[in-house]
Amino acid sequence: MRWSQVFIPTLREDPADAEVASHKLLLRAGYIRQLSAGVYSYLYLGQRTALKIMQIIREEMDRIGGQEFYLPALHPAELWQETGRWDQMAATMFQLKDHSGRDFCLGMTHEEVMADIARHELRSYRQLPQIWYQIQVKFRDEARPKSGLMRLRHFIMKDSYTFDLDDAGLDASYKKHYDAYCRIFTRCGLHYEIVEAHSGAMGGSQSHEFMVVSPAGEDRIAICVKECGYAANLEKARAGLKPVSDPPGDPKPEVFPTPNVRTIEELVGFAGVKPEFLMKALVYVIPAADKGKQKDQIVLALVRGDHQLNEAKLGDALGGAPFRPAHPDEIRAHFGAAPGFIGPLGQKGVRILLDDALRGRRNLTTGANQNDHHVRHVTPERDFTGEYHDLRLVADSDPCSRCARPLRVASAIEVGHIFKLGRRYAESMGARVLDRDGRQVTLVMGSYGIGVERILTAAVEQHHDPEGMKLPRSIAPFDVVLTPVNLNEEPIRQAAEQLYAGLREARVEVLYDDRDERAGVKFKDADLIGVPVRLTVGKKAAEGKVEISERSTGQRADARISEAVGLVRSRYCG
RNA sequence: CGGGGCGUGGCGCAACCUGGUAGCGCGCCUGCUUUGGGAGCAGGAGGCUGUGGGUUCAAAUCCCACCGCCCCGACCA
Repeated sequence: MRWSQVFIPTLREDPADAEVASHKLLLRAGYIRQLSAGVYSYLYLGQRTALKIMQIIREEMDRIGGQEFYLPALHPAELWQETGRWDQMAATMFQLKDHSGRDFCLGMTHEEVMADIARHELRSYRQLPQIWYQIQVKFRDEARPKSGLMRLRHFIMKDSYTFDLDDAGLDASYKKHYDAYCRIFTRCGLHYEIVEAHSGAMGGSQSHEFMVVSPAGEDRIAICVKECGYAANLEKARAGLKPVSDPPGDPKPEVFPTPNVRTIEELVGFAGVKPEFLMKALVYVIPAADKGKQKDQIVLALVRGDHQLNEAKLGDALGGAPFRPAHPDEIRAHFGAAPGFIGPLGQKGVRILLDDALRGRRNLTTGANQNDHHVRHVTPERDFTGEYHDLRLVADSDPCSRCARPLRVASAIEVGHIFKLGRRYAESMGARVLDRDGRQVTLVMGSYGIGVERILTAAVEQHHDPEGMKLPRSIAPFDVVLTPVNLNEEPIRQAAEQLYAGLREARVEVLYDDRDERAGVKFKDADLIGVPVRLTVGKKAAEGKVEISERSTGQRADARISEAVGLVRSRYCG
């Protein structure tokens, strides 16, 4: 393409609304423009890279036997009501009515639609397994869209769904996706981590996320520095413990005054006790399902003073029941003391959960359920009882639960997520086939997502410098930018035109900067949009030479014009 | 949804506190010069100051309401 004829609206300055590097650069380089919060238009360059990313995904999905569908984005409410997600997802779903008042929504994902096709069409185990996928727009009414293409309300997702006869079949389908995802992200030039993921409200037995470590990411993961292989989403991550030796003896619990000492830090300063000898008490409420008949359930979660509670784990421990932090007045009503002075002693009708790190501990200090007082010499089991669960949020440099080396906690961008769904959707929607013995068997499903914009965002975050993007060739909008330094000089113009024709002939995707601009402007723009290779045609054109430079490394070398096309092809477009 | 910030030519900003009818840089258009890292000179186009209401002789500026965007938090298969 000739630059003078395509629309690449580059910006000299950072847009005021952009904070993270990828957002600034994608705007400045003319890839995208914002239409509304979390809604972006993809201009020429943005669409070119999006198409390349989608093509890589498509090739790898096809390679594992995936079949591409195109499904509606507009769904009738009944479909989502069948699985209960119409109400469950209402907060983040775009719901609307048609002219006659019938309810519809814009699809956030396509389990229901795919399962609907499956239940109508799949009859026999002989038709299994199936891998169906689509690459399509999804809608989520995110409470807070952010960071450019990081969290969108309107985004492109590759989502695939597998249908198998049994768990072994699901395992195989899952493995295929796992491997395909590795190939996809590698081909997109990403350095990524695969982490164990929390299944969350979706249920399901196993789940992995593909994460690109970046300070701009909004997820947090724990990775073992020793590469013993352990890596997990922080919601799910477990860690070992460094041993703590408690004071010996069996003194009785003793209440002592702690005026205005509410936080762990204050208590450490006031009582001179290290935080690992403290027990932090957090109060949660499980609201009663039937307000008239039942009372809200009060839950007391106890963790070590220097630990933090992981609410995802708490949710698991509570069996998936909805819960929320208690309000201060609820705490006062149930415990007779203000937040900051709460503890487990003498509580009735309160469900007590202890973090595993408190197992076998003794002589701990905690709240006395009396304002301005704490109590010391508290020993679990002897003084109170509760259920033990893993409730702790892993912190940076905690020992790896597998190899005891330190764990690193890092921010990351979730680019892919694979999920063993099991039978939930198939069951609620009645998707069954006949097995070998002629019996009705519920299908076993998996679901697997990739965020197309997230790949682009992550790639820019991972590959950029102050001058602009440095996209890997596989997803860059062009292979080569051809930059004549001054088109008014006839040898330069001739050489450039000759090279442009030669590159096109050789099927190299070339952007020919034929604009009537000064060299500096062209260089700046080329660096900004991140084309991996630049062919600069300057004064040496008269001697039959051009310069080849690499955006990612900055390396430059001269080449003979006659050989330049072949060189570029063999070295960069293989 | 809670907290904070911001809405002024295409972009980045100033003028607002202390009301008097809008300015700077970049970009854009024309011409001349220049030509390997965002050129110089000259001339020019472009803004009912987010919307609605109020106060005032007079509102970008003060007051009220609304809308939008960004950031932090909550939320997030």
